[in-house]
Amino acid sequence: MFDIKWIRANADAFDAALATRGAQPRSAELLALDDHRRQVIAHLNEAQETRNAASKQIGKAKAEKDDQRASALMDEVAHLKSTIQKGEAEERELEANLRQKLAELPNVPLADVPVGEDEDGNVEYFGPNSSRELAAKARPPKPEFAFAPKQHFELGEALGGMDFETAAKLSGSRFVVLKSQVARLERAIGQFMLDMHTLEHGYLEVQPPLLVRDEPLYGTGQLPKFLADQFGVLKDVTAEEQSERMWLIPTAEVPLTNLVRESILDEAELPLRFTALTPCFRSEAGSAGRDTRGMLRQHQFNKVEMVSITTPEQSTDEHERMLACAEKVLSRLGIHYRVMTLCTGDMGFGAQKTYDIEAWLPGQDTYREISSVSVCGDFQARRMDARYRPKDGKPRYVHTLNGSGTAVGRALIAVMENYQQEDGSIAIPDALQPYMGGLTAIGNS
RNA sequence: GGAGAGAUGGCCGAGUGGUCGAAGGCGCACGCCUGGAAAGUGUGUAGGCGGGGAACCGUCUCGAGGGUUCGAAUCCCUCUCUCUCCGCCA
Repeated sequence: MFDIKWIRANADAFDAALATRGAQPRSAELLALDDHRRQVIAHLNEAQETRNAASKQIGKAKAEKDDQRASALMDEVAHLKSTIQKGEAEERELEANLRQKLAELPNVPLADVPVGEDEDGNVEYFGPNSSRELAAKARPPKPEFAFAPKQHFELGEALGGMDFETAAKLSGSRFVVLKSQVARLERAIGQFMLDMHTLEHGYLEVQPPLLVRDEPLYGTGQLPKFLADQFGVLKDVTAEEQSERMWLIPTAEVPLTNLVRESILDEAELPLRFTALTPCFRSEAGSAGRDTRGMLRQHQFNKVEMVSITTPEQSTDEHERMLACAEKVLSRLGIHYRVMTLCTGDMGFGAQKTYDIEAWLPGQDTYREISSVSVCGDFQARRMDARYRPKDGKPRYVHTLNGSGTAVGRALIAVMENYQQEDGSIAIPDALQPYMGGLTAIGNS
């Protein structure tokens, strides 16, 4: 969400930023609306001032038992009542109108974000040193196979650990039933990641609600624009019409970021770092037909999420730090990956800048997104009214960041495809063995 | 699910129509006092919006949103949340 004052002062930059996201210029329209709003406020304040002064006099007169003077004063300001009421109503309406328009505008990309229309405009990122060699050295190499590697669902079904048919009977397409050692492996991956972020990276473990009201979704930017991507539930299905609606979280970013909503934090407590392992629910309404096979794109999946709340000065460094935390997961698992800086046209609604981590999937012979790490500036903070108090001075909006660390379902896919053996069994990466009771492989016993 | 009680500033807590953004206390900040500290003492201590270069001025906010009134923390309506008792329950 934008500060209308910022738009007033930076109208051209604002319109230019919208253009990089493929949107039309809006500053003229918004500023005209704001001018009108301010005019109304000025008139309203004037009328209120007159009324307040008179009311004080009336109070005084009544205290002095001077009823004549009191009623004379009352007559004098009686007509202001309707003026004020009209002004208040008009201000409310203009305010809501402006807020609604601002709420549907995407965030402005940072200056170093590549400009592009879609994912073809994304640029590979080799770390703060921009060194392809250093990055290649630090990351696990691409595995080589003496046989044709299979896709995860072929492996999973053969192991008796992935059942899409039964899931479809229960819930329709884009669900899966995991069983036996595959289910255990999925659980192990989640625990491994969560332990890493809490024990090594300084994140606070949180178990948030999975069901939230409208406001948190509005705060992080899923509402009002992306209503169709959400799963909603009714609190009382027997009273469908009057029933309160709640939302299944599409990501733990929603409850974790909103932990600080409507608060003023102390500067000394920043940055705050939260992590959670939660199921995520997405209706993905627009993407029917993409990745229909396997568990790459599901209505429900587990994900370890990281969220940081920082000062404006800290946020870009925190972004690099968070990316490093997510990369560490893949390094430790020994999975080859690359990092992409998303271009302006491919970034999410609330992001100023986003890195995607794409894991190598040998079965698909391609890289697939497994983590997305974004810095949002004060965009979400404004929507949530989340601020901090600098050592000396007025409250300022915090900056927020979020990143997957990482998607558990997709990590399962990556582990299975990268660690598959010719006989269809899956070797267990060293890092996961403690979480698998010491097993070194599944499926060959 | 049934019955009842509440929500006031960073915290506690007074205030049931009139100079109340709000007594008092605690906390915090700065000063005085002191060799230093404690104690004591003085002053200050919310946020949003509009106007102004600024000092500052105006306005709104006592859980949230509406309403009544010349005037609302105080009266009315709706909502949210908290607490107590009963029932149910992993």
